[in-house]
Amino acid sequence: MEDLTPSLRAISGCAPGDASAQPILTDAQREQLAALATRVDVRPRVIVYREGTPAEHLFVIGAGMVKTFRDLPSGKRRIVAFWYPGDVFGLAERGKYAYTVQAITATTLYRIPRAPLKDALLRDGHLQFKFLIKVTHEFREAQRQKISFMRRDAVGKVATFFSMLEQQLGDATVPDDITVPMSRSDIANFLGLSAEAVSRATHELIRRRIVAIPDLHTVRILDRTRFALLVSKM
Amino acid sequence: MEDLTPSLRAISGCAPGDASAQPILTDAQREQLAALATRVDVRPRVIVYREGTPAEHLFVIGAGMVKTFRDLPSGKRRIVAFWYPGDVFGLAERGKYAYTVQAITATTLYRIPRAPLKDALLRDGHLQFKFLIKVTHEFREAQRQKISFMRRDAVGKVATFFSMLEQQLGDATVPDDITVPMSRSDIANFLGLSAEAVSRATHELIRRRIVAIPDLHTVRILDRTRFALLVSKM
DNA sequence: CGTAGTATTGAAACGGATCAATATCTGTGG
DNA sequence: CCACAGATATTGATCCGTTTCAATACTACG
Repeated sequence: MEDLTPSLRAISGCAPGDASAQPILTDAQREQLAALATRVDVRPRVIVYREGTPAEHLFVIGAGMVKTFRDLPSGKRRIVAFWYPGDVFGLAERGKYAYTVQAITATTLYRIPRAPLKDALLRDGHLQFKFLIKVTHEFREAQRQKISFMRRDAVGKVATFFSMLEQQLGDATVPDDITVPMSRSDIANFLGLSAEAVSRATHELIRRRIVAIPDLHTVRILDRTRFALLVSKM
Repeated sequence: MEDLTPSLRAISGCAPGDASAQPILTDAQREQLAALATRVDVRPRVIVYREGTPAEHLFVIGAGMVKTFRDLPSGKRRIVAFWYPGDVFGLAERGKYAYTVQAITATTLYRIPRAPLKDALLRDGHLQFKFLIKVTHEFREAQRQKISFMRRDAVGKVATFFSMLEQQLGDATVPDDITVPMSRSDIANFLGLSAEAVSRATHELIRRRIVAIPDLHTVRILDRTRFALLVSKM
């Protein structure tokens, strides 16, 4: 079993300064999880699992990015979340996966079978507490997104989306350059806008000289003041 | 310390049939929590805590209903969630409460200080697991609402809202009668609509003979088939 | 029973959805 | 490395539904 250190490091996912949490796993905890986990590498666009399949595993992202979505009867697709390195996904609803998960980029996953994980969590209260903190964190993030993206204006939504990406992919190589791995239609399906509206909103940000788009998957922030203003003004 | 049985019974909050969870607390666990909790009764419109206040307690709802919200710089109010009997709220962000919580009806709360609770959870892995399940459940519900209310049509949103209320307040005295404790503007702030749009959408449901509104706080479903169709069609 | 807050109703305007056409990208094979 | 084809993204024009503003009706609480 390879070393899970880099991928499981962030499992508790707490913001710095959160007094109630120890940010990283102890060596012993990491070993415990490593003994249960299987590393899986997937290429872009590979389906990790489908909605309705028996939920046998929990997944931790080591590297890359996946999207969680559901296709509606109307044919529309709703993207519920994008998951980044350190995130945990695979939560079940009545024993089945609630959404379909698909890789966006090349992704490394650590797959942990649920039953042995549950035993380990019951055995080690401190390890379980890390998971409790992590799920709490993801819950808060879901609520935060719910209110952030309740705003109606497309330009504000798209700006907020870019801002969110910048925060979550904190490891920016170039400051002010945000990597946008997902497609425009993914963004649209996540924000509840049409693809055309995302395109026009992006164009509007460029027209106002707030951002530049060197290529489709990079957003460069030109005017951070007005960018932040746009994100907060709602 | 009074008996917390009725209020803590539902703490794991799992849907029936969820194989991964025991739905209720054991007697011993209930006693453990009861020893930590203080019962608090609040009248309608009382603020339980304000956003930004040090988060010292976790709350379990015994009876009644509260709302969780944040007021935006623009003066608009975003309601993030309504909480029902058995729900747990009071999650912290960097040691502070993330939202303001206010009672809608007369409400009974069980207030549990965080530090002793954490000790109890670390001591009893099974008790902690109940909380892990509960937070997981609330996380899933937040995600589900995110996609449910991403739809644009006001009529569908309002119908879905009523449907959600019916499910959560399952203890209907009269079948097909849904109690709607919150105000119309609360509904608007929750759904991301204007109060006028909620009013018009409700009127449209009445006009189509799908529901009747005997009084402002009661919705009677007249045509369950078309009601369900409206909720699912998105 | 009165009054302040809440809810409804009407008219106008804005903004995003939709449909249709064009442009651009991506990844595959030569 | 380049060319090609299918998918993805952009752009334009029109339509529809929600927002907004303003006025009126209703509730609920003291």
